[in-house]
Amino acid sequence: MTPTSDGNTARAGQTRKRTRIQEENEEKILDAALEVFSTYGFRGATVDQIALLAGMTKPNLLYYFRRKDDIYLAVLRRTLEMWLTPLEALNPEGDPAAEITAYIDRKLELSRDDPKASRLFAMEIMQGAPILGEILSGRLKMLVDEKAAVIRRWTGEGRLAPVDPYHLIFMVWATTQHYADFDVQIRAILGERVERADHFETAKRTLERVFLGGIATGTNNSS
Amino acid sequence: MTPTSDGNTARAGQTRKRTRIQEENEEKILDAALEVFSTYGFRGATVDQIALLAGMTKPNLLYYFRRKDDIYLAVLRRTLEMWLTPLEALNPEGDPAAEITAYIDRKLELSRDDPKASRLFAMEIMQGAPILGEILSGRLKMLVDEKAAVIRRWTGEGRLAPVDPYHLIFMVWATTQHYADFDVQIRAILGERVERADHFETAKRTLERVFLGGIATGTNNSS
DNA sequence: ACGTCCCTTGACCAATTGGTCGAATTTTCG
DNA sequence: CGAAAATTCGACCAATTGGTCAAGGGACGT
Repeated sequence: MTPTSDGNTARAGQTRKRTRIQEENEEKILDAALEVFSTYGFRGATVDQIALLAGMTKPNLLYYFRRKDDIYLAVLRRTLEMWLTPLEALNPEGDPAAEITAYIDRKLELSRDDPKASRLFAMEIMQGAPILGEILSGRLKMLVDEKAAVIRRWTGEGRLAPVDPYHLIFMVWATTQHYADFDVQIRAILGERVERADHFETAKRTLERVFLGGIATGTNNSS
Repeated sequence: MTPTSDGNTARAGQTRKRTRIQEENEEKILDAALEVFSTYGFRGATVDQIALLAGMTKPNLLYYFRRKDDIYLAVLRRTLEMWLTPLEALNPEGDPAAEITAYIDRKLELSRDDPKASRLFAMEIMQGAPILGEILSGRLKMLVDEKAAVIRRWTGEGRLAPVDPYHLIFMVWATTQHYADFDVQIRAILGERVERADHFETAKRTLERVFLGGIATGTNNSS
């Protein structure tokens, strides 16, 4: 994993104009790469497999991304912003319970709508985060510190039950991403129920209820 | 991934006596294999790497496990029972809140004491559970169905807030296993705090509080 | 229609992979 | 001890891997 971080896609004739074909093919490649990397991780994925799924030959793929590392990096980059957004959107001025509910909802929707992104990060982190490591202890840590401070203020003001803000955030990550990362297991256990329209709603309602019951102060949400 | 499921370890002279050396080496191999498979998954792991970590040559390793599949299978098998135990131990006759608390504690301790096992299953499931698939929809599903019925009874009797039992179990899995699977991320964010003695206690307390607050009926656990 | 750049690919390469084999070494046990 | 069995490992193999290269085919503005 060499730090081949040149500007964009490491194609041959460096900063040309971006052709139509280039645009199309890079997208096809990144889609295929997301699929493969999110299933097998960096080491388990093969360039041939990605090329096949992208509908092109391996040398052709390597014309757009010269090394396996470059593809991986590009996919991670493309997915990163989307992944950080939900927590960034947590509003310090809002109502605690409503903000946390909204955060759970956003994360859960992301797990439903883009499970591959979730799995991609999961694989990267489980393999020791060789690429994302710096971002985790840099940008992500700063973001979490900031939002944890907000939550701590809320609990300090008595607007939230006294829970450790970091572990609360971890719990939200864990529970929401679980639906993407362990989809296969959930399907095995719930069977065809997963296909039913209310499956997602049930998951959401359960998460909201447990979290809100666990952190709300004063009134006890029953019913 | 051929179904080479012969009795035990697929060694050459089939059902001999199990030598001392055999016992020792198989253990060394399985330990090394757990380390490697749990980090890179089946496809990302290499036999050479496992052999190196086990302190022997590749042909020597392959004398004990003839194929990569056999090693993988043996590791999964060795880890499976331990992994199912906590849920099996959930006592239908016990006090709902106490039983669920105890379940959370057991799972969390397992994540702390054997994070590699957690990661091994996570990798297997994320790669589509090619091996464990049948167990997930067979034995695991039966176990979960059974315990979900217990929880449903509890909520029906008003001894637990009305939450979907399956998703409640998923939440416990997600939150507890998160500490093993995403250890690297947690370390990046919490920094040296992870090393402090009270880290585990804080995690446990937070989980218990949120879950119990979320599912307890009647009294509202604060402080 | 033409020249220029872009795109595509078959053939190829060195390294790595999972796995075999036979010869040598060590362990076991009567 | 001594022989049979168990273990170890260097050498080897075919397949797969990430990656290169040169030559041909296509797109596009003029």
